[in-house]
Amino acid sequence: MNNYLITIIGPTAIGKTALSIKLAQHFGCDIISCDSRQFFKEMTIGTAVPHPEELAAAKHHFIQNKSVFEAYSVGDFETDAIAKLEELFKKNNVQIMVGGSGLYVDAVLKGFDDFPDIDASVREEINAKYDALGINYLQDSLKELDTDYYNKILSENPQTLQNPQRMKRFVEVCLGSGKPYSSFIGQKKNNRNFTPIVIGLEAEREKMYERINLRVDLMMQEGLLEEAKALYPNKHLNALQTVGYRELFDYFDGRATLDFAIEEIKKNTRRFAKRQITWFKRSENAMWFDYQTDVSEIINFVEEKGTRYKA
RNA sequence: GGUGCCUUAGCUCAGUUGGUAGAGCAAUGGACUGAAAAUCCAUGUGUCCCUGGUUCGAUUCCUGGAGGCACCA
Repeated sequence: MNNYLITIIGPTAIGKTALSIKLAQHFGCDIISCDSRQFFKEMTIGTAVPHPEELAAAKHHFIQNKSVFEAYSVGDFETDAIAKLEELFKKNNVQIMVGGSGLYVDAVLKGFDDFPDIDASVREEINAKYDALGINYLQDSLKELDTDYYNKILSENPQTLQNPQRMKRFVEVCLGSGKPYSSFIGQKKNNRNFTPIVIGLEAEREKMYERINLRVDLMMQEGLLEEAKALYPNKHLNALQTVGYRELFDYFDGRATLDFAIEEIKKNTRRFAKRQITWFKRSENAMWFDYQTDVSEIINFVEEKGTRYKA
């Protein structure tokens, strides 16, 4: 029996949650959340976690199951999500994954290579040197530790050489493992025991922005300010480098008025949505639907596609 | 009603001693295998308010008009 993972992708505030619940009810299955911020139990309003009624309407996984104080990476998520899917597919050969975090979607659908665990002290040292020496330190290090990969980046994606976050990761792996970063790439074979059926939701840009602006206003009404205030003492945490919180932290710091902060949240959410679209656009085999498409049409698509694979 | 100033990119404005123009922000496109709601890269043609005149040539100077702002009545 073939397993199918209905995967719903699309920019923020487009209606993925609502669609996933309708589909889960129709197929009688669970929902795997693939949202890098909805993992955290301390964040509710600003991450647009499904409401209690929505959570009651279908069994969700990976929603607010972690704390912002825990370290949780894409790699961890890949492992956890695959284990959970194994379990769920025993009950039903159709399951649903929904989320706006492209990297995390890819981790589940495509799988990442295995990297060794790197001691946190390695990253700390790299951070210190980067702060002192700048991007040149990272570029020089990579060039020395993994010349092949450095040259590959130089010819294919030179902009990455300017990206401290990515460069830190490359150097970290090299230093921490004693082997070039590129030696870990392309090692693993992706043998998933399910077939993805990828459904993208889209809307006209103007409509999308309208929905985003509305949602931000709604979040403020629901008490985002208070939620952010409670997290303010921990604003340095990785999980809190998040649209909707950072801008309010600036307000608490006295570096912005509240009105300005709210406008910034809207703007940064729009930019985030743009980045999501850029990422998802390249998804192979994704079927795109207008956000207002009737669920029955999407169900038909899924069932037709499932039958085809069975044959 | 009078006088003065203003009208240039979606917004705020700069500029062209007359040779059709450029900043910031916004916006747009892209990259991205363990920080990813993160991080990084790239992108500026617009009736220079309208009309007539001077000129080889006007967004720039001059005439008239429209709109805005300020002050005086």
